[in-house]
Amino acid sequence: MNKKTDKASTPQRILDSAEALFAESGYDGVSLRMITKLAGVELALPNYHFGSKLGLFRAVIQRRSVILNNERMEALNALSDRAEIEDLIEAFIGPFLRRSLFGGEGWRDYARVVAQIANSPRWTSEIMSAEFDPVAIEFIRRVRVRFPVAKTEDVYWSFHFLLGAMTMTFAQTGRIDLLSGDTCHGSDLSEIHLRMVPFLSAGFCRLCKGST
Amino acid sequence: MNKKTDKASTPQRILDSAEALFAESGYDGVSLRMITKLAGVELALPNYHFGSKLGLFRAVIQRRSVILNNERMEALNALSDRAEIEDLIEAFIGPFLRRSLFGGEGWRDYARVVAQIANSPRWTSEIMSAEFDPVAIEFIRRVRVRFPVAKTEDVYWSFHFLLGAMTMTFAQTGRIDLLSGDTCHGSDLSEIHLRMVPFLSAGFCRLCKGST
DNA sequence: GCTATATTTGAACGTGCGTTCAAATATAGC
DNA sequence: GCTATATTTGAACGCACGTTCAAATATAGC
Repeated sequence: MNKKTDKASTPQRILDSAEALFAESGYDGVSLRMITKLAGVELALPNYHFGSKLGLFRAVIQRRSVILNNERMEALNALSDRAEIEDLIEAFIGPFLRRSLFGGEGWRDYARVVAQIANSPRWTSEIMSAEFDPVAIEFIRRVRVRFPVAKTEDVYWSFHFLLGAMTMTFAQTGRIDLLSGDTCHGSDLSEIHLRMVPFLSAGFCRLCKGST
Repeated sequence: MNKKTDKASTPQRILDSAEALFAESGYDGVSLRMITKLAGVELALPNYHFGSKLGLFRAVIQRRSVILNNERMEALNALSDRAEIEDLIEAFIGPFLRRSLFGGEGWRDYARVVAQIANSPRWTSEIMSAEFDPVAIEFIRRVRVRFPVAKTEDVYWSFHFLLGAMTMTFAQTGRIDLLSGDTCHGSDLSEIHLRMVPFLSAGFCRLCKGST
């Protein structure tokens, strides 16, 4: 479809540039002029392909949320009902972890956009819940299979803590690098994986094992 | 100092309005015209009192970070060196928890601003590290007293997970209310306190107790 | 190769942005 | 009560914003 020398179609180039800029400065911190200049396309094209700036923002989110949700669902479905909490958490955060740390700049920027909208009341229902709640509900259902006596609220709150820890970590803000004087590195996959799954698993166990 | 019928001085009113609007839409999503209209003051006054829009933003953060840091430091200093991890976590998150959920709209809005800047690479070093790292370092020091054999990286990463869970939770985005179908409530202090301290404590224990 | 559709171009629209400034007014020290 | 300083006013600056549109160009179906 593309001309032979083009690396990507116009909509793709716009999405890539928008993603990179939204990751750095958020929805309102980026203009269509910045995006089109970075993408090397005319100013009017985002509105032609995505309807509006908001439509472009939504398209940036959805492009990868579809991939992410599929991978998470597959990973959850691959587990038996007897799966340990470590496996469930791994199935939920693993795909995002690997993508955001190994999937190139696009996925890293995507994780930064997700972290920003996940922490803003403005985008919570409109984007976060709409895009990510179905898989979250399935994850929670599986946790309740693993911990049948857990109180409903304990499971939801555990998931919420997981969500906060995960989104901030994958956003790679540089905070831990600064705070630790470069002892820890927010871009090191094994550093994170080795610690996030045990940390969160322990939290789920403490809260959901049934000690009222 | 104020005229008798005035509820607050001009700088205070500007800070309050800015805080409320920044909480909803972030730094770039708010204009000085919106802020001054809400505050009922002239457009030029934020620049007179705070130098620039960025200066106002910084002032919004610092006004309450000073209070927060003092309360956290006092709570940490009130603990003996034998304090359990639950006590250390309580000392760190307790002041913010009570303020953001019981301190009125101002503190709730402040928690939302903090969540947004804590999850954006743009503000990490400039604001987050500058404002909050000193107390974080003291907290981490105390955790290492409690877990002398813990690896340095494990303590930093545990703190990072705590940070992500805490900032998102206190921001009260409404996500958990939506996801749980109003079973859980992001504005319920006891709901949160009862669960966040045990969840995070279990994570710290698992990671920092020394099982290499 | 012609035609119908899809895409790109380049310019313009009205609006709102952060900041600045001189003039007007209020406040505090003596 | 006068004077020096602090604060407020109201208007303007140049610039960038998201969106729109008719014209130009490229693409695909037959």
